[in-house]
Amino acid sequence: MSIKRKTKSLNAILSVFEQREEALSVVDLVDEFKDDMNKTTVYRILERLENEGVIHSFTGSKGLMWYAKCQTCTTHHHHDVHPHFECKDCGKVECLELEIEIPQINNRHIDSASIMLQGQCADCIKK
Amino acid sequence: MSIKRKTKSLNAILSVFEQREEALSVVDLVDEFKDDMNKTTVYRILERLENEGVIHSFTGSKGLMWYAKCQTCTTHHHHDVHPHFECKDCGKVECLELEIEIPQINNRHIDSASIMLQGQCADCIKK
DNA sequence: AAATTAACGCAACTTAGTTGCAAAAATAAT
DNA sequence: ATTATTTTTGCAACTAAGTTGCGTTAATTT
Repeated sequence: MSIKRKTKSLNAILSVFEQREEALSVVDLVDEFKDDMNKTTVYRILERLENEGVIHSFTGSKGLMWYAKCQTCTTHHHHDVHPHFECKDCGKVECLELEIEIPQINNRHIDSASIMLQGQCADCIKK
Repeated sequence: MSIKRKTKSLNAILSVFEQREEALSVVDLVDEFKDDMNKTTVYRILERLENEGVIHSFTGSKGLMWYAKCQTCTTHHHHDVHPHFECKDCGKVECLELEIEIPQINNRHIDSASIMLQGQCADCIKK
């Protein structure tokens, strides 16, 4: 399934991702647009945008769904497995443009990785 | 909260972890013991065992809770951030006794990491 | 054996995410 | 420009994971 029509709901969500660098949890997005659109719509628009390669999803530390704008993931496949960072203080989640070496181990065949780093962001260290 | 009494429910769950090396999702454990104990009991026993440093929890790729026996995590704090591995074919999840180098980046202060590797396990490669 | 305390069961609840279907809106066709 | 077609949306209902409160049971302690 791909994007056939650029509706105003889709553009509203899209502009949120364009305006900020951080990742967004679906829960926060549903809340942010609760007066403008149904939560089902939010879920479906995010799904479409991911299929188009505009954003990518990942699972946060508490098991919630998060989405972030794609920078390096140019194709529809998002096979760049970049790590994500979560600030323990302010809750902000960001993509890290960083290659983490994933060693091949034992007899296994590892083809992807979800890496979630936790700590303090630059802003919260100062405080 | 710690373990005050070693009841038969607790011993039943404990023996599952002792008998196998793989991690277990809470969902699977609740199902496995559905005739023997309430799901609330399963959740609470797992919580107690984690506080005692017997097992440790992590979030799986689909956002579910998983638990595994502690090998290297000797204290109550589990600060060894070893990666976990999930087989895409058979669904098995395992701890990897492997140190992954987490680089300090930018101005951030990274103190922990959740690393989930995906691929094929040794058994599933053979098939 | 009685009292204390920890563990358990149950039911009800919360929250995230999904599904089916009818209505609305956007695009295409006549 | 109306009509027909297709996509998108809203709504309500649902599933599934995990939590909470409270009364009861069971294990220790005295």
